[in-house]
Amino acid sequence: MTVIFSKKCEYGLQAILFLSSKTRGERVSADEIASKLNIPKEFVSKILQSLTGSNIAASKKGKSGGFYIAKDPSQIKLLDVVKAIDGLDVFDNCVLGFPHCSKDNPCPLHNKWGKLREDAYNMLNDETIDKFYEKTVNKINSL
Amino acid sequence: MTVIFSKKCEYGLQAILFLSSKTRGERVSADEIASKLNIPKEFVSKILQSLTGSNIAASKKGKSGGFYIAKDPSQIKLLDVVKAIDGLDVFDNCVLGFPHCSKDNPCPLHNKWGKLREDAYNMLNDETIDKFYEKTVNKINSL
DNA sequence: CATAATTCAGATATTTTTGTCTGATTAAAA
DNA sequence: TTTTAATCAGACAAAAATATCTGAATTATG
Repeated sequence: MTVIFSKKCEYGLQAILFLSSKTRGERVSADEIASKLNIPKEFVSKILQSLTGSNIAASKKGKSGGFYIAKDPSQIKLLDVVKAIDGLDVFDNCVLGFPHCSKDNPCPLHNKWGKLREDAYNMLNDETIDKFYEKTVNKINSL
Repeated sequence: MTVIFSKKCEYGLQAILFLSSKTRGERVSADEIASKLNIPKEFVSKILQSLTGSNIAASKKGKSGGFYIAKDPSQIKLLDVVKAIDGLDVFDNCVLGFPHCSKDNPCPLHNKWGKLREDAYNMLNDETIDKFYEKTVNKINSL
């Protein structure tokens, strides 16, 4: 099986998009997030905890506490979330797993793959989560 | 960590490219492949064994046996190797891990990602391993 | 024919990723 | 002030991916 993002990252992106569909500052419990998205509660809770460290999510403890988006959705790029969870290794490491793959010592796929990878990077870097508001609401409602 | 291909697939692609740089039918032992590519011998051996089932690699037992390419390199697509090892899930599954993601019930990234994914698929589907002969030889020599 | 070098099958081991549990702390609300 | 509902920290568990081992079967070559 091959994968673009780890489960952690998939869940993190799902959760952040979900939170961004709420009104600013509204606290959502890990319980609600987990049951709406159908993902393990403790797991998504851990992920969001870690995202508070990157100033993407924020949280409030105690009764009627929960998670929320740390800043305006227009300030959060998809890439920020990916970077915080999975890091940028996919965009740096050789697609064939060769060590020291670089422009000067390229693997056979270096150039062809480089172009595709760059497109993916640019997309994640250009898109902020506010751009997905409507699509997110639609998707969440369909779950 | 995120990844495009599994280690298995990376090693499989490396090994197949390596074999394709040899003269047709030349048998190469798992030992040589492993030491040239710096990857675990038993592991690459297993992978190549599995690729004999897909008619991509072939093998000969016994002294001066080894592995070789099962057919002309111009007949082997990169995608064949990926398909045989990792399957095509990356190209089918939702990038955000949402279930039932489809044109009719798309996830927020469905369209943007779909385009990139399609490009990657087409590249792997268009490129046959003979096209990489020279680059492969260069890379192997640099290891 | 004996030996050496190989693939091959299947079991086992290790590491990483994914997921769960427990109890402590916090804070709103009854 | 007590209860209730939440995050949080850290340990633990399970599953998947990666890697290794052992011995059997095969086959070229001395």
